Amino acid sequence: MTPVDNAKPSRPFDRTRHDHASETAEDYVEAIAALIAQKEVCRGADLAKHFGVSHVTVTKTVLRLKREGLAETEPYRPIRLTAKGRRLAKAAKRRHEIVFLFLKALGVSDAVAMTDSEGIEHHVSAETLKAFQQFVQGKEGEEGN
Amino acid sequence: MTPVDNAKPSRPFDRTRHDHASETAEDYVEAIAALIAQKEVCRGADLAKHFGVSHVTVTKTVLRLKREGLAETEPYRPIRLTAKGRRLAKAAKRRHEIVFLFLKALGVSDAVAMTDSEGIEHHVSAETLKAFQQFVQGKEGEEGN
DNA sequence: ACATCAGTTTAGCCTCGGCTAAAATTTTGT
DNA sequence: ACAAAATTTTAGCCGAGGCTAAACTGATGT
Repeated sequence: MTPVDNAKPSRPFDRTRHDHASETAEDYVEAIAALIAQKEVCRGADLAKHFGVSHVTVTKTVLRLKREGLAETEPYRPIRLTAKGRRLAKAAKRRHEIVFLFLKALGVSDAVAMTDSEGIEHHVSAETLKAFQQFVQGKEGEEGN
Repeated sequence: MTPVDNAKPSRPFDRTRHDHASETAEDYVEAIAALIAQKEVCRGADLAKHFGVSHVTVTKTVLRLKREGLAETEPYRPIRLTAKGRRLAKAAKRRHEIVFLFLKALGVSDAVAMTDSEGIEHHVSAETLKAFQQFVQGKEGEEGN
């Protein structure tokens, strides 16, 4: 059975396509949480630098996060996360880390593991994540790590 | 070193974000090639069914493929791929299959491997792909497969 | 205190991927 | 041959994520 073969409705794609919006949301809350953890406050400009994107784009995206109940902002004030946002950030960070460590355990270089885990994390189901995690733990036991 | 920590320009994101457009292109040429392989011709309606999307969306996307020199179409005729499109389709299929087999080798179920490989394939660098491939080949040797 | 500068928001534009409704073209059936 | 059915295209809409330019607010320096 090869992965591409059937011309039926093909459920997988619904997910792949639509979830784009939430991927960005996850990236943002994850980055916001990281910035708050490291510099107390998170400003739009920090996010712009972090994502390599204009501050304007950041403003718009953060507005969306706000609409979705993930972030709180008042004009010209730093960006904060709601409880919901913090929860999502924590989950995203965990997932991200597992994927990163998994790639490292597979023998992928640090830089590439960093890049690829960023892209991959959003497409990993619970089942696959568990498999990644088990693999990492297995590796830990072997070779005097 | 955790994956999210630096607030520097952070190159990874350039890729993650921008490449969206080409992900769709790859999915399309891959699907078009698969459909041609299996039913001689590929019609817009087939793609619509395959991606679970309206035929109109397909038309627009195929137009973009055409602009990018990946597909050829004349009005009311089946969709074909250019040499460039076929090359891309072949590469995408290969990558997709490696990711799929890799997930299977890791112990992920068939259905989930199918879904996740679809999402993951676009975010796997050459280095990671090679690591996946080696892992699959390693597994092949073990346990009487 | 006030001008300057850094940071933010607003306005307005773009592309991509998605949609529905309506028009056009093939294909098909009798 | 021609009406009906299937397919494809056109028109026009939306949201997400991207941009630049211009206006606004807040913090700084002297």
